Amino acid sequence: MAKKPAPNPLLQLDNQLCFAVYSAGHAFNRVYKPLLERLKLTYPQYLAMLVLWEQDNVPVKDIGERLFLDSGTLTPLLKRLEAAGLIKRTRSVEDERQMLIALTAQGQALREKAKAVPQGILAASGCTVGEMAAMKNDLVALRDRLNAAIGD
Amino acid sequence: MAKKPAPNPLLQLDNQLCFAVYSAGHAFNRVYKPLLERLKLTYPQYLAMLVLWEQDNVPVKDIGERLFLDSGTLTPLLKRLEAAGLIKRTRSVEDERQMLIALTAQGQALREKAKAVPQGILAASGCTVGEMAAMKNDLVALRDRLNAAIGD
DNA sequence: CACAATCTAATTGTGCGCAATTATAATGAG
DNA sequence: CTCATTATAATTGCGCACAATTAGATTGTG
Repeated sequence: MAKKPAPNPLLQLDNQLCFAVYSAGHAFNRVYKPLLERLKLTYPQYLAMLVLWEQDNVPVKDIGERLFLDSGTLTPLLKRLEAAGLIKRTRSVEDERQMLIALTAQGQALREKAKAVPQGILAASGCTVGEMAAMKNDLVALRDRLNAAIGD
Repeated sequence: MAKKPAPNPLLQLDNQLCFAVYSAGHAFNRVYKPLLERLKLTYPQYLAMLVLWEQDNVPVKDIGERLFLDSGTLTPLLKRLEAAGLIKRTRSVEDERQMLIALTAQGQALREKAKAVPQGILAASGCTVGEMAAMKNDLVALRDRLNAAIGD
């Protein structure tokens, strides 16, 4: 006869902020997928392109710091973007440890197509721009506190 | 001479709610990792255990509906939990298509150890319980709207 | 200069996460 | 009852995500 454990509110799935973040992330991904299919990009690839559209010709490290991803994730991802003809990877002349990532003409041109994406997301989210901004700010503050807590 | 593209606020990484969710999810994962190492669980495995601690002896489908994951993700994950001795997978007698997942004594016992986890997260988040609950509710509402938007 | 310490990517191995397919079981219409 | 339809998991293949390691370049110190 297994004793029913005392319910612990903190251990309940639906009380956990982290699961809300986790599952909302997956939901976003599923909404993005059909929109990004037209660009032939996955969501992490789209993020890398967003970084490059803001600043071109940057080392892998900078992209990683911006996206909170390491080279183990970025190296193969960027190789796929290169294979798709969207970027060019060249080793820096000043510091040969660095691999510089630059957009090709095709990569720059893709930005025009990408402009349609955020609208689609906004519509699916059912939020106003203000609500989205508020949630974003809360989440960024949370993320920064969590990242700060790691090196304890 | 590459023309500098007009900055498009909606395409900027730091304006995107989705990236905030994505990066906050990764930050949570990094905070969870050392806490879950003591339980020898990954975060998705921990989620599956949370479901089972709430309701034992359920089909894979139910776990999937609860976590928004499919059998392609859950089957190997559950096999690893079985190999670790935390659960038992048995085919249902009433409906042989279903695989029923039940906790072992060891799996039930792990719940005691897991009770320490949420406190660690709460501390790292730097939020009050009320702030966490508010964000959670906003995110769950967003997630549900996103999921509802998929079948359009 | 020599040489240790540091920095940057790449590589390797494990575990998700999901689309597409397959296999088997249950259900329903005629 | 028969056969198509539906339901449930498992399997396969691809792309992240990250820890740990490796390789090579750079920097700092004596």
